[in-house]
Amino acid sequence: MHEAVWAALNDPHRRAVLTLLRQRPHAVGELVGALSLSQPTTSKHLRVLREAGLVRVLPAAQRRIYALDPAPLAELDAWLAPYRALWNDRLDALGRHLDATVTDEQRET
Amino acid sequence: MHEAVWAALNDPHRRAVLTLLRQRPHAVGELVGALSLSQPTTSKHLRVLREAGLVRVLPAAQRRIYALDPAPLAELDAWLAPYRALWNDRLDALGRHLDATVTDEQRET
DNA sequence: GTGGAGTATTCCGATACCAGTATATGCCTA
DNA sequence: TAGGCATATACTGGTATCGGAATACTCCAC
Repeated sequence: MHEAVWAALNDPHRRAVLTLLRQRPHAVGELVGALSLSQPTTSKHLRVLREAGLVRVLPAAQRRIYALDPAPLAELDAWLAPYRALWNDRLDALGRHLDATVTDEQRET
Repeated sequence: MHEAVWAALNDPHRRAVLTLLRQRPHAVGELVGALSLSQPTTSKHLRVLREAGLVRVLPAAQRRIYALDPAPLAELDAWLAPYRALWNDRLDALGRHLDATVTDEQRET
């Protein structure tokens, strides 16, 4: 997973763009309105997302339609994989604790 | 998921710390060696991780043992959830395409 | 080819971040 | 309680990032 992906995800406006693009592709103008940022600032965020591979652009006349590319997010998912066991273990332990507690309470009745 | 988590994860040294702590808790001195950073710089990274809730510290005499707290990573996993369907869909589509291709090729033989 | 719509790039200023050096704090041992 | 070990904080310099304003680029429609 490349550094640019982490950096791109480290901004709330850019994450908001990803959320919007999850529904459907958007033209830049639509994103400008949704983010309440200036058009140049929005364009710059889109550039960061593009260079991280998180979005793809489809030119349509003078408009540019941005669409989500989830591939880097799949890499993020892979990065997360080794940690997943940790909170699963913790939940398992909680589960066993609760089971034991219930058993104890049942024994008490 | 809080902003501090994204910011904390946006640094390679801090992610390296998480990787190390995945195996077992480490004292600060051990991390200094592993990261080849100065001790104060390492401490500062640990502060960022601590304030993001990604690590917990257990004082042991004059040493401080840092341990991973995976809870924020579970939140990251949850953040990722709505996107997971997207690359699954794409893989499904690829799968169907391959199936269809194989079927076609088999028809041709 | 001129005009305008839509988007990207450039140029600032303010702030945040990362690394190091120097220094402070806390805790054990003798 | 004096000394030393382990860690944290303060301060500083260099660089990156974010935002807006101004400007450049590109592509239709007329």
